[in-house]
Amino acid sequence: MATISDVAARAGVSTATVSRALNGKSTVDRDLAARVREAAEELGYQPNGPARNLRRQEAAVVALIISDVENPFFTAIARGVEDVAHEVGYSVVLCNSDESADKENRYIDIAIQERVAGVILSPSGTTTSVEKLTSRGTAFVAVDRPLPEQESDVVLVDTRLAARQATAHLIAQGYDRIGCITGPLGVRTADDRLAGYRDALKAARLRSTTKLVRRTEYKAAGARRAAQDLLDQAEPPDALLVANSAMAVGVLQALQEHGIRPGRDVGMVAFDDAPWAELVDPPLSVVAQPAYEIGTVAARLLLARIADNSRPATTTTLGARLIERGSSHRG
Amino acid sequence: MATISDVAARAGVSTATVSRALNGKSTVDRDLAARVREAAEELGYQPNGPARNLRRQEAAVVALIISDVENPFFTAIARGVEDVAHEVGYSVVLCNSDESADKENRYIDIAIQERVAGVILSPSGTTTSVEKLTSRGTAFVAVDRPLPEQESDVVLVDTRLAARQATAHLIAQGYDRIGCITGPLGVRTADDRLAGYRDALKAARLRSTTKLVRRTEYKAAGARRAAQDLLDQAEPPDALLVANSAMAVGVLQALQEHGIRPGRDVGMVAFDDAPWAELVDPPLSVVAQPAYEIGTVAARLLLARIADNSRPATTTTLGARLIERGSSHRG
DNA sequence: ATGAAAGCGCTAACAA
DNA sequence: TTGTTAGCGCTTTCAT
Repeated sequence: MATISDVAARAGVSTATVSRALNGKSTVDRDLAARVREAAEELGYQPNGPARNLRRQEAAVVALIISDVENPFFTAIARGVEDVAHEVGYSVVLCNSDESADKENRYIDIAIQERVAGVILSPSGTTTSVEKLTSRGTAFVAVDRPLPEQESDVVLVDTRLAARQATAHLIAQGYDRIGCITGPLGVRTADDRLAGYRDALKAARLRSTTKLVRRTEYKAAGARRAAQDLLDQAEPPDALLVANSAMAVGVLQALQEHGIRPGRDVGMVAFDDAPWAELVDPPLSVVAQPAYEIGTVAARLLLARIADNSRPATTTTLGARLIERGSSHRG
Repeated sequence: MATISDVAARAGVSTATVSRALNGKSTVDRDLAARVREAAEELGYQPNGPARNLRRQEAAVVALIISDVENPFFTAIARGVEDVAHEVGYSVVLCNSDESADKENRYIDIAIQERVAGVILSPSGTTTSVEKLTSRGTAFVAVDRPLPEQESDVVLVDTRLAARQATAHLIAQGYDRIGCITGPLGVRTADDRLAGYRDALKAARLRSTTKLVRRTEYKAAGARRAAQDLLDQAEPPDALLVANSAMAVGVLQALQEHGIRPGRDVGMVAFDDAPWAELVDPPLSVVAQPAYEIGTVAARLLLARIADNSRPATTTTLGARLIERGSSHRG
């Protein structure tokens, strides 16, 4: 494979000039630069990334470690990150931690080893492995969930408030035994959504009981079992707040099996506006999170931090939007 | 950041021994190896990837370039690839080409520059940039779509046959003005699904007319317009074959707007078994593709080719499964 | 079994 | 403006 020396030889210049020309340094003669580019073209020259990164001590790459590639919320974030990063010449590599602290840890190690310029991460719980990044001075931004005791830039959605509003909406529609199906204990979004749900019950002076709350993985299968479990109780809920769209699938399956019609029989609001939410019968009321924007904001913060890692940590909180559809109306 | 020399100094050995110990070479004394590992641990040593890759002339990374991160079909492939690659110590980086030949080309360049061990790609059309990979001897496997004139390993679904069977099923259910909404010209899966659709019409001696065929991006918005267009004709179709699940969303929206009920009014089968397919009313009949398996097979082929790039190119064709639900039955 | 030393390909001081 | 050269951190001969 052609190296910079081959290009230099062909263009009749030194390797330094080739490097300068190909990296667009202004200190190189126009004609010479053209000759270099031509030689590179002819040889099909592709710079050796590892050599460059070794020398530069950094790769123009940002790693985006998300907890579920199959969750549209996270892939939308990925698009936001990509769009911003590409604008300024950074590549994005996507890593799927699969809600596993192990895999997350592994990818963080890889990011460090490959000397990426920065990392954007949706932390899968109470992981401490992020310290490695900060202690090494790798630029880092958390999205969707804050880190327990870490001081870092973080981009969040005010998910507690959103959960409260969604629950209040259900109450306003006349439901009064509202249940909540949320994610695992310790996952901040799951805890916040539960807290917001309780805020709303309290504000409406409805009694909050653990009998109406279920926690499970952020997956369809777990949510389905949780919903079945709730519905099989002596006093089942008459409405449900569901913490993400994968779970919503499971809950809707359970309702179907029980012959229960959303809205009329059991009110329902779920987080995340999936493309299919309007297609089910009745259409699903949702809390739409600004996922793409989370990605763009996080990417911009990361770029700023790559430029200056001493800047103070910031927290950006974006709002969510309740979209009322049929599943939260009795009519 | 600690280097191999720091570890060597601390363990009181040479850098060569550290390298050997940390890479599990058997030629190193057990006690010494332990001492080295301890020293590395204490220093929080993380090997410098670029240096290693520069020296080795290859990174233990495979690049997976897919045409749409938001499409569950491709993310399922990604999981398959990951699971196999991780087993043997390779990392997977996911790149989103977004159905753009430009971005695809860019990611291929990056993969070459970073000297990844291999590339798995769902080619976005008639791109020639793949030649770069083969001419440089980078291991390469195509998934979902074959390359025009490239001889390479490829993992496909017999999508033409599947389209034919799906269409035949619609015919068997009594539909006789069947339309087809498929992807862009030149995208092989789009062409194949159209061809299979025509095969079935021909076999049933139904006349095939371009008035019932629409081509658009593999996205919801385009499919929605296409469906509206088809339905607004003087002689609208009484059934539709739809080429992927994103498109199915658009088509269902269009049907909703026209007040048309799937199944009873217009039969419908779509490719890809999305999680929500059973939740719409009536449930959506689909062609389920073995996406995860495509990923595992492709990864295994890639690993074999990394080990021996002179092996003959193979084509693996997997079958798809028609799942009949309410949307393709008049009842 | 271990160490010394070369060199992977590039960029950036420094010199000219 | 251009060239010379050192050196990034690692692996791997080659010697011992």
